[in-house]
Parts: sequence; structure tokens; C-alpha cells
Amino acid sequence: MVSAPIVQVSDLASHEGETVTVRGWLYNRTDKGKLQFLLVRDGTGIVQCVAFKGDLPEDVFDAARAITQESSLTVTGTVRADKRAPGFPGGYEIGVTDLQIIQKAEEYPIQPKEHGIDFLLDHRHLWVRSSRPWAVMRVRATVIKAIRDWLDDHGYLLVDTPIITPSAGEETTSLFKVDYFGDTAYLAQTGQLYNEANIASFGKVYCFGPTFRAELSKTRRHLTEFWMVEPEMAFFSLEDLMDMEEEFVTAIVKAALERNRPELELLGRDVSRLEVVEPPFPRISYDEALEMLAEIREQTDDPEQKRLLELEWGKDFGSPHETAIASRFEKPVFVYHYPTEAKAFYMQPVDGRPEVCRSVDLLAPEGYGEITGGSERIYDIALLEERVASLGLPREAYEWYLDLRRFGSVPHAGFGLGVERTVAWICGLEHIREAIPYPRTIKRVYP
RNA sequence: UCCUCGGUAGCUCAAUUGGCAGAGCAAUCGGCUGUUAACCGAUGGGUUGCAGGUUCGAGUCCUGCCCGAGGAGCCA
Repeated sequence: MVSAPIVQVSDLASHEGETVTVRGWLYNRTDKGKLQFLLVRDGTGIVQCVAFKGDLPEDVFDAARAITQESSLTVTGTVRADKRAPGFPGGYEIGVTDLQIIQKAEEYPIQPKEHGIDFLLDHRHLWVRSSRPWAVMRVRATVIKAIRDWLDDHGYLLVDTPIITPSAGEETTSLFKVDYFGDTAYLAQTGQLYNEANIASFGKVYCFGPTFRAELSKTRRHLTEFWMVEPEMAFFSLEDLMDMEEEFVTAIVKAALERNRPELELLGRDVSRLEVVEPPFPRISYDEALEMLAEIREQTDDPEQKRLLELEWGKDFGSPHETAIASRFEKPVFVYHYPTEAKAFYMQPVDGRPEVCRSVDLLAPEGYGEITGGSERIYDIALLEERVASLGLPREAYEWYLDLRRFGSVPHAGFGLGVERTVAWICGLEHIREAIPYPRTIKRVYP
């Protein structure tokens, strides 16, 4: 047994010519008789290990030959550059001198070939080992770090908000009910109301965590459990909000381009679509968006498309509308001043035009839909009380929230950004379920 | 919740008008010194989602149920 320094596959380039040990799992193999090509993963990358019968003791070569897909192992050998070597990042391979199997895997269900989505999701605990999910989760980690770094560096304080909440924030039909020692509680679908309390202590805050929606939504952009970051800022106007959002979203995209370009290439992402993301983002009003939709409807000959793009004033956009609007722009596009009736009770009406409110959604390009939604909040106590009453909301549940307007209320604004939708957009994924390690959808809580 | 589509070997799929349930990959065994989801030869592998029905005969037709996918509405 040769003892050699343990190195990571991602660092192999700096060990050319040295004898090293890699610990990991067998990703795939090619058996050429006296020559074995073993693709070994270690979490940081994939390296090809080459075992040649003539160079090795018989037992070592036999071990290389017997190893099954996804068996755990340690491989020792000499690092050499070779253009033919596949892997991630590739270009280097290990000439095997020793090899030990830690556990010989049983027949592994996932092959390096096409599989159906149902099968893959049933085996998500194994599928996470495959190169596509691996690349996506690395981008996801970058996105999350970029979110935190940008906010922390720009004067926002992370203030955690509860996941178990006492009352319905918005509609109870979309809340998961929890038995709380005999009382009813709900899983949070937003931390916003608490953020609004926290800004009076810290000025600019954000909460970041999982959030839960019991909606019976069955589309490529919905999960019942997803991660959301919600910044909330005292003394912010709608314009301040858009200025901040475009800087923030640009920083996230840039971080992924800087740190995960190889992963994005592995995913087949056209990164030129991401490289154009720079402030300023186009800004259009809801009314302008409706005109745009009317134009698009006129231009299409597809009767189905015409029907899907119909929208009467006052309604919120569905995904066909969002996709159609976003397709007119290279960059993410802000749509502001939505009809008040389509939005939440706490959004500030526009002066002199109360039928629309100071709200803004950010639509991602390429059909990825709404990635942020936010607004200025009502800060006048009388107006907020009136809204609570007119919508028939339970006043007692909102007493503490109304308090915030009684003790030093200020104009303020905030928004939520959906992490999985952002990751799906950056990675170019077909479906949001690939943007989270263990997706929870209306039909799936396993594994 | 509504609409549409689907469920056949471990996986991806085929099976003519209702007439012997098959292929590729994977697995196992053998061959090959540069493979990139290698290739070549051989072997094993099936309660056709479940329950009924029609029929001489059902993977195929009928009824009910279960499971999943795509889309809509709603939303991030």
C-alpha cells in the first residue's frame, strides 16, 4: 500500500506529475480488457483513472476490474495531463498504481443515459450524485451565497422570521395547517409582516428561509416548499426598490457566471443570455404591459395563443402573459403599478389613482416568469385599518401589524425573490423541481 | 380542483385488425491497450399499475379505481 497525499479532483491540475490519492465513488467505467478506464467522482469533480494490467500487481488490476458503478473506493496514482481525459473539469487523468474498494455497490439503478422524470424523482437520493443535479446544486449554493453576501455588504441585517405562525398572512387555503398543542398554527408563506416590524429596529433587513404554499399548483414553476429571500427597507420608495433589485439580481447572475461557468457549460446553458444582465432593467407599467399583450395577440395567428393571452384589466398575469411580455426583452423586466384588487391588502395605492398600487414584479427572460414580487407598503394607520376591514380580514390577528403604524410609521418597501425560480433561470432548467435538492410538489413528498 | 396524455423486464421503449410478450441499455460470463452513454459474442431477467367484465383467445376492447406527467387557474 503506497501512502500518498489525499487531494481533491478539483485540485489535480496543481499536482501534475505527483502521486496522489483520491477518495470517492465510481461514476462510470469502460472495460477494454487489459485497460480499465474508471471515472471517479469525489464531490469536487470527476477524474478518469486509467488502470493497465501490465503496470499493476494482479490483485490491484482485478480489483479495478471488479468494481461496480457507484462503489466507494480510494485510488492512488500519478497525475498526468491528457487532452483525451474526460471528466469534470477534465484534461487530467490518474495512472492507477493502487486501488481499494471501500464498499462494492449493488446493481445501481441510474445509468448514464436517459431516464423518465418519475423514476429519477423516486431515486432523488441517488440522482443527486449525477452530474446535472450536482452542477445545479453548486450553482444554487453560489446563488444563495451571492444573495447573502450582497445584502450583508450593503447594510442589510439578516433577521430571522418564524416558520410556525399564528394567523393567516393572506389566504388560508394556501397555508399548511399545523396542530400546535391543540391550537391551529400555519407554516409561514412569507416573513414580510415580521420584516416590517424589524425595519423599525434595523432599517434595512432581510429574512431568508424555506416557505410553504399549500396551493394545488401543478406547473413547472411551482413547489409547495421553496426558499425565498425577503428584503424590507425603511424609507424606500418603489423607485428605490427597483434600483436596488436590479443591482441585487445582477450581482447574483454575475456570481454564477464567475464561479460556475464550467457547471453552466455542463448544463448546456447559453451563458450569453446571462451576460447581458446589467442595470438598468426595462420598466413598464401594468397598463403598458396590457397594451403590449394586445399587440402580441394581434401579431399571432395561433388561436390558442390568442385565447391564452386574453386578459381583462384588473386581473393578474398568468404564466402565458408573463412569458409573452418577458420575451420582448433581453433582460429581466419590471412591471409596476398592478391593479390594487389583484394584489395584497398592504400595498400602497398610487396617489390620485387608487385602483392601482405601488407594486412591482420582476419577470425573468426566457419564460422563467416572476422571480421577484414586491411593493411599497401602506404606512398610514387609517388607510391600513380601512383595507383590513373592507377585505374582511380578522382584525385581532393584525393588531400587532397595525401597531407598526402607530409607533413611528415610515414609508417602506420590500420584495421577495424565489431562489428556485432564480436558479432555474440561471441554469436554464426545464422545471423548477431540479433547482432544489429534494423537491416537494403537490404529488411528491418522497424521498 | 379542472383539461389532456401516460403506466409492458432494473431503465428507455416496441408489440399490425383482439392471435406465440420483444429490442437496446443495465446485470452476469467471455474477448479487446485509449475508451468518452465504447465495441463484439453469450446468459439470466415478465402477475403487461390494480380489480372486474366481454371473448375460443385481452398488453390491446369495456367499467371502476390507483399512480404519474404536461398544461390551466393561483402564485415566488
